[in-house]
Amino acid sequence: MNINEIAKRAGVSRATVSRYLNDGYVSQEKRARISRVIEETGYVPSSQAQQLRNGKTHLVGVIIPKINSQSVSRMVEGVTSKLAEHGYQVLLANTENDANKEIEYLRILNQGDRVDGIIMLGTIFTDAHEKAIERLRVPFVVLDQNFEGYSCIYQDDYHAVRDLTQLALSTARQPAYIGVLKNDQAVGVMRRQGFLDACSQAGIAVLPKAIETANFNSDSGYLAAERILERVPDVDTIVCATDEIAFGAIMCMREYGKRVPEDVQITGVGDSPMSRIIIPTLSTAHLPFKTSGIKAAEALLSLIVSPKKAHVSVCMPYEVFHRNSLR
Amino acid sequence: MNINEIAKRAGVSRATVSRYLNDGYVSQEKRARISRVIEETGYVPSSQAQQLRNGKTHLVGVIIPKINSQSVSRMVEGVTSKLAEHGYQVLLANTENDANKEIEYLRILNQGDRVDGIIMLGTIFTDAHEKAIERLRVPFVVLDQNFEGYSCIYQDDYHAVRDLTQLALSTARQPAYIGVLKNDQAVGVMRRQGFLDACSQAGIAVLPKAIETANFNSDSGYLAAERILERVPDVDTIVCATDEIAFGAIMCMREYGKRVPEDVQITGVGDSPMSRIIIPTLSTAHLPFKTSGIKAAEALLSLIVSPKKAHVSVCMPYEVFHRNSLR
DNA sequence: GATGCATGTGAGAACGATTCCATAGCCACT
DNA sequence: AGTGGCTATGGAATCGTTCTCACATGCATC
Repeated sequence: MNINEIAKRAGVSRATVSRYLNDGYVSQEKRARISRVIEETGYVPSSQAQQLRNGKTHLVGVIIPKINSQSVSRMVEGVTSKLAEHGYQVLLANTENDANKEIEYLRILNQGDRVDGIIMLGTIFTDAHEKAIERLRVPFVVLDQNFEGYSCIYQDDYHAVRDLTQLALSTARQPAYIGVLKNDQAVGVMRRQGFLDACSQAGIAVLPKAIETANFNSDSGYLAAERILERVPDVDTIVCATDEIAFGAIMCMREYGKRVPEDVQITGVGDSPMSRIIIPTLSTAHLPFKTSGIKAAEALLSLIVSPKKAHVSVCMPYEVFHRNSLR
Repeated sequence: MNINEIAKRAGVSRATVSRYLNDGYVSQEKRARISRVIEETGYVPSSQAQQLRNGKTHLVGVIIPKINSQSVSRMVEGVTSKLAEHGYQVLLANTENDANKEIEYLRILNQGDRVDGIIMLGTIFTDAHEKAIERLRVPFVVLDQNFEGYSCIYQDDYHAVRDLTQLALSTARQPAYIGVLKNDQAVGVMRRQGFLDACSQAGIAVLPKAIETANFNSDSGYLAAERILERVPDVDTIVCATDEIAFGAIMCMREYGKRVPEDVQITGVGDSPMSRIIIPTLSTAHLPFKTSGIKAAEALLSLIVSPKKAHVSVCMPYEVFHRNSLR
């Protein structure tokens, strides 16, 4: 069932049917005839043909490192909700934490105008990334990272961790930090810097052995905390780059008979649902993931409408929650 | 840059370029010429034109109730990974727990051959759903629910909860249950039935007031547990339909000075990461969400290849974990 | 030397829409 | 009467592919 068949059955030309479907002039009489035929046949225009003709897919590619994560899924949620409002849908590209796949997907999505725009929940940013991004023929927005020269919506990782650290240092003198790899600019570099600056402002020299690195899960956080206990036995505060890592650290303290927060204070980042449930409840920073997804979608939509527009760069607000894991 | 331009520059016909790109006969000489021109121009075929011509989008629509959930995101993860292996991508449709949007998206995805197939992570199944599904012109697989008459990959909700309940009842006599609404066949009906059957097998008559209903979150689980404590003060076991609900129940017991598991045993379902971290660690059933996503993708792919194929119906295995919330 | 087969090529017709253009009736001005 | 501006319509071009033909070569076969 195509537009020609509808036109034939309604006794009009294909152009008139198209005008009926879109905007143009169609007399009341033919309007009624066409409407009836479409009703009867259940005809729906082929979006493939429309895409070819109009050069628009109403699809947005979203590249994510992994989907099974509180922060990522909330951001995707925000993106889809805002895009849906404007009749756009999301083409999901899960890289499974593989930076090469990130570049691969940038290429695939760019190929043959599959999508009208791309949102990347980036992690690492290499030269290869830069090249792939430069080649893009569609608007592009980075979410959750601040990459100079591109439209970015990102969290205030630096200040969130700095505030948490300051809070902790008001009652402590021997802080340690569990972060993630530095190739992740937002989580790896900015959060760590927030910790370091808060320490130096408080006149505390941080021992290199008090800085540990973990992956994005609690098991890894547990092991990192264990290493810290070993090397810095009198540690009284462990600032963690994520809630998950902090959960692992709390478990470790429990295991080693350290009371939280009396002996060791612990903080996370992310305000995940579990942070209010675990004992002790976790002091952490709320980052507006869903809202930033919405903002990213808005930024992209505005670029799709007017591609010449200047880049935007938005640092989202945050909120620190002082809960029971801090004295 | 299109195939005509490439053909002109390489001094061959458009058909030859197309053959070069796909399979057919092309002489070594022209092959080299075309290859060089494509290299120079960075030409990539328009997937829109290809889609129109071939009637294939290599896209699969995935309808989900919400993305920000352990189980859903793991299933989506499985789906995307398997589909990616076969060169397919996922078009995400988030219904935000709105059954009308579910039907809406079934229609949208069905319109104009936007996708080659649909996977639905369903919840409710109404007549309107049935009608919308019957109208589908593409292969269709239901994930995480067992809907008679369609290809389904689902969890063994019934036996998982029955086993957990049996385990609990070996040391208890006053069980209660916190479930979810019955319009959700898998989580609402099957899990509840598993609980009830285990009780009746153990010769225990379950009080109606010992059955509560909650939403899919811990706050709601807390409130439901509170209501149970009020109405059944001597309750010694609370079986919960999900881990999240169980977390709320544990918090509630803590608040009311009931020891878990000494005074009240608690079980969940899902084996979420937090179930191993919370105190006490939660007895729960592991359901293979990611694997079932993979299976659903496989089933759909096989239907896409041969649509005449008979429906499949797969009940996934499960594993019960006896942890500290059970005596 | 006619026939068959494998290789190689290009013209042109789809696929199913949108849109430019030409045409034409009708009405209202000057 | 001539001009211009609306409404209304259909023909034909266009988007960028793929694929069916028709046709041409070279070589082996009967």
